Amino acid sequence: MKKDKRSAILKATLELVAEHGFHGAPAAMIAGRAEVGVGTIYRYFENKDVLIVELMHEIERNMTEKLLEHGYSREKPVRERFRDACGTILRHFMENPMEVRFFEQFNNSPYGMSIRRDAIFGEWSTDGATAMIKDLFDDGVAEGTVKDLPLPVLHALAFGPLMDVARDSHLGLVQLDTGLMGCIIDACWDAVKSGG
Amino acid sequence: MKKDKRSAILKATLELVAEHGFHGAPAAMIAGRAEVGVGTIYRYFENKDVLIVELMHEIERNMTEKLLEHGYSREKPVRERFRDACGTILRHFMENPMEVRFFEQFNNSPYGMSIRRDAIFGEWSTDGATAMIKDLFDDGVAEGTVKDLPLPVLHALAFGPLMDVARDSHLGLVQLDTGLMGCIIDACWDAVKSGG
Amino acid sequence: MKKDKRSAILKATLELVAEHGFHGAPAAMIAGRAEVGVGTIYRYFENKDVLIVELMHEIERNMTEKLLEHGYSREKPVRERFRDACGTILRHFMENPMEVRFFEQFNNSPYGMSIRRDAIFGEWSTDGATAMIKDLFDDGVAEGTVKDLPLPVLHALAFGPLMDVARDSHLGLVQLDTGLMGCIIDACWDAVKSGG
Amino acid sequence: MKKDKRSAILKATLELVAEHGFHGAPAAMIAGRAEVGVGTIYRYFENKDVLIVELMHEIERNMTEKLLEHGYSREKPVRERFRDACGTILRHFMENPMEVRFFEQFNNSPYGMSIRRDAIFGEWSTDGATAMIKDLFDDGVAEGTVKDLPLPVLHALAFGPLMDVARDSHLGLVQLDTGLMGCIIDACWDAVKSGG
DNA sequence: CATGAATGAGGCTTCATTCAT
DNA sequence: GATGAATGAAGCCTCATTCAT
Repeated sequence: MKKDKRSAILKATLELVAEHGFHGAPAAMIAGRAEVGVGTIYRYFENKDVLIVELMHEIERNMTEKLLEHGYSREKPVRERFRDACGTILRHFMENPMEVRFFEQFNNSPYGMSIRRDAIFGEWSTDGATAMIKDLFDDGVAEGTVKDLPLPVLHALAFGPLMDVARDSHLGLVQLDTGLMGCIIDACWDAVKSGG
Repeated sequence: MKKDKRSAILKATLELVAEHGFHGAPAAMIAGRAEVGVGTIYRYFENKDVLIVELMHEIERNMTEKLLEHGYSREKPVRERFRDACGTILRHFMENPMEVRFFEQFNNSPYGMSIRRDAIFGEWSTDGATAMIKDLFDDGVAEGTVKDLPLPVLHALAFGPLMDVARDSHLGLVQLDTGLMGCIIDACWDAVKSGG
Repeated sequence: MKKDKRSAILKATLELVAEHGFHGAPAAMIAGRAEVGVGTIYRYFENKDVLIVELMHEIERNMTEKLLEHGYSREKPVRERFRDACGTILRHFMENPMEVRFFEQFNNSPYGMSIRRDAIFGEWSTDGATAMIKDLFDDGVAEGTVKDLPLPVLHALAFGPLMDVARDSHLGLVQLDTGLMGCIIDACWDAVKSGG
Repeated sequence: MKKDKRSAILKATLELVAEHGFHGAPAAMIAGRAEVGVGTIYRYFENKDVLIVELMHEIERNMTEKLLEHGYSREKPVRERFRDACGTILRHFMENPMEVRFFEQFNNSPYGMSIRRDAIFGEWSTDGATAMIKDLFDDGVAEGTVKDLPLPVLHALAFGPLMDVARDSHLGLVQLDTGLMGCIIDACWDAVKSGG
């Protein structure tokens, strides 16, 4: 009961921001779509900024869970772990168009900039998924299968294209089937894998 | 004189949007920074949306010019053309932090979405740089050196990481020197190059 | 038990209004400080206006009681009665800073204005203290010791300064000791006393 | 032309606050009565609080001017200076009912409290009228004609009743003619004058 | 041409009050 | 009785845009 309205608000916000951008998601409209009084928003979120940031965290939590629930053990070979992770991420993006839209809008707004900046100081490293990714690349670099590049660079090479591709897919610019998804993931691996 | 104010306005807009996001760039502030009357903005641009879109075009034109001024002939080998193009793009992004910021904000806003959607119908293909890129990949695929993937996918694999990396660099997350930039471009080539 | 919550609410309201003004005393905050549910306020008071007015009456009742409990008989000389009354009033204001604050805020708000207007029609004359004061001045005028001025004027001359002085004292503008308080009361008597 | 709207806004604010209290003067209503757009208010005043405080200053300036324009020289006897000052003040209050209403509301609100507190540190003493009053009492105390009491106390005794009486007059509780006004001023003098 | 004062629609937020538990 | 989650009217303020100078 209690969680009900809160998540209705989050859902409405996700939808509206995804569809119309931050400009197109005024509090009144969010309330309307969530079938909730305007004031109710402010019972659950201190203000609109907090609502947006919370939503972002929620989305990240979803992804993190998915990434972790497969129980990637550090025993498995790096390449397999990489493929699994990419697959999970790409599939998640494909299944959740609105999260992609929101994610990108958020990351490239003043909201996201400051959060990304925090990452420098490692404040996010407690996040299980981040740690997992870091381990993955560390192991790969250690065993010589992954290029010895800074983590943010590896990150950009491996995961940046996944999001772009998912976005293009949602816009109808490409049709992604399982085969193509596999090829893309292989290409990402090619980008980070060591040797030639 | 005439061009003067127009570009002062564009410059002010770029700076403000880059620094504070779309929310942080009201017309009055743009006018203030451009040292121009508020009304003047509306002599040069029909409305604020038009101003934003024009600015985007300006930025793209800059990049396009840089890409083309090297006179990439279709005679040169694909790999070299790729490397040159990536180098130009990455260097441009490194030298113009504000354009990166603006670019990303724009792309992930309702403005950008519709424009990207237009690309489906090929309305942008008149743009020289786009054509050049297309040719590059077409030639690569034809000669078997580039993976046979849809153009948007190749685009994402090749250029997506460049922008991410430039952004991270501006945020101080990585230090990019010439060597590292070379490695990154090589990695992007690995992603799109055929074989393995 | 029943009276308990009611007076907790009144006390909380007094404190908050005294400290932060009417603006700074929303129902939720009153409930919070009174350690009571918000809804509970509406069990004891029809609405917030009623709460405020009731509080005012409560405060007046306190003062009235203090004024009357000394049992000023009409036999005592006017001057003595005046001094006793002023002393009681001034001491009460000194001991109850918050009541002073509330009193003044109330008197100079639409709440207070209408009530003050009602006084014209004598609706307050049933109030023992008002009657006592009226008697005091009537007797003084009759015996020629008090200036023959309209009651509201005598009231303003005699009691107005007391409140002002108490307020200034609470603000730290003056230090009031027993001696100074005596002087002030004497000065008030000088203002209303006849001859001179 | 420029001053026009600004003073229309101030006038409207004065009227509405005087008539309905601070609660009864929302920005939209002020704009309406001033025959001005809502946004215009914010061209002239940073926010509503600033508007209120500016209005207070304006009112004080008016009074100060009136007090000073009679050119009270320190040569004249203290009693005459006192009577002139009180006369000016009382007449001003009688002629400007709304200013009285506003004045009192302001003084007993969080706005006024902080300003009054500032007075401790003498920040207002540059104000000509305040200085004049201070001189008046200082001279009176020095020559022994005025009671040796702290300035705020003398202030309360002398001027407090004037305002109360003016307010009661506007409420219809007393009819003040020239004769009665003279008596009141005499009574105020009796309150502060030494000996007796 | 250039200007910037004026405007008001629309956004965010607060808070008195209700009502189901 | 007591509670506090829910509500939406209403307040403050911003800002894109216009228009008289």
